[in-house]
Amino acid sequence: RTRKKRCPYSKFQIRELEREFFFNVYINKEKRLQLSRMLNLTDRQVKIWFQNRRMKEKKLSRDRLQYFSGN
Amino acid sequence: AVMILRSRFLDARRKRRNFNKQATEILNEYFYSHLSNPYPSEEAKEELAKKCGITVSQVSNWFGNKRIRYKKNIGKFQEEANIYAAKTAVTATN
DNA sequence: GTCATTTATCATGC
DNA sequence: GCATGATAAATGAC
Repeated sequence: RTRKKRCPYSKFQIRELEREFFFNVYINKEKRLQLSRMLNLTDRQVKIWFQNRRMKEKKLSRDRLQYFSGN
Repeated sequence: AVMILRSRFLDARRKRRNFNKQATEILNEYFYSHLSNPYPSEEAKEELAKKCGITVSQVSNWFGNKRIRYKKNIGKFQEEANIYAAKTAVTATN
């Protein structure tokens, strides 16, 4: 299969995704479908976004730890 | 207020600073001496990070960028590849 | 699900 | 003006 071209999400899409991420890091199926329709994204894209967002949060935690303690 | 500080912290990480010449030298040496499989293990990344004075994430970023940009335009890196190939050849004979 | 990647894009250095 | 490092979508291994 051909790889889908990466398309950056809009500010509005990011805001709504971040808002939901704040309430629950793991989104359930119902909210995912609802959110994907509202943002004009596929449910797969929303699922992937939450996965990447969790990885980002983990990396931020590592960076903060390193920043304040120094490895 | 907290969010503003948080966002500033996030943006600060994106402010780019070039690595020093010595670090780039070490990274390129490893890359061109493992050109058939330029994927350092986690242990190798930690060792490179320590030698270069950077984080393992930065090592991963460097190899990620290097692999794709080398693949996209091998010709542009040919001269650089020859330099490090000769360098590793010398160290191998010594 | 995590996580190391690929790839395009972003932001900066010079 | 591109080179370079970091981040954001997207894939695949496990």
